Amino acid sequence: MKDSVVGASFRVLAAPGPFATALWRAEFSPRGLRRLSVAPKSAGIEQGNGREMAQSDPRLKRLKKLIARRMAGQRGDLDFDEFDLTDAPKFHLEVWRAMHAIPFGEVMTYAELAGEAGSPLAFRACGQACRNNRIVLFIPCHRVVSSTGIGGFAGGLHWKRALLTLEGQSSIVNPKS
DNA sequence: CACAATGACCAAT
DNA sequence: ATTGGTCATTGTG
Repeated sequence: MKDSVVGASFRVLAAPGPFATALWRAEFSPRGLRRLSVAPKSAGIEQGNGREMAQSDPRLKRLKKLIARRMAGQRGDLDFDEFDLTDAPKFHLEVWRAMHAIPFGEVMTYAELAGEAGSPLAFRACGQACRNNRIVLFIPCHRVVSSTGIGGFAGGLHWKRALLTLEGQSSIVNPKS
């Protein structure tokens, strides 16, 4: 029952920049998207435990299409119930849900997000939950910034910068006056 | 179970 | 630049 999990690695056509050579990896269970990650071209992506899925799989094609839209600076979302987040700690789920609700092009601080998740004082634990995000891009952890600056990003800050730039938040990427 | 340790933090020195 | 505060999760005994 654990092994109707399938995954695939792929690229998406994008304008020159970090995403042009990025390698994506997605994993699906029958319940939905289990994981989505990006890595630079050269880096080996963790292979997951499931089998490889066909590149022609409808779920994958739809995902690629959405990603391509986002790489072009346009909107494109997945509903929260399209993710399979089972086996995640409860608090993480709360935070991820709140994070999912941050609109395209907007940002929120870790503290604010903690409040949205129902634990205003858990801003630090909130950072943990962000770090543990499994669905890059569609659970927009890049829209969560620190009160003093841009904050962090698991797997490389350059992704966060690039994503925020795509959404018109260059003022955060380049703190100017 | 009961701890101690660990953060993609924050606000006030 | 430093510090003390806060909190869920994870690791250790």
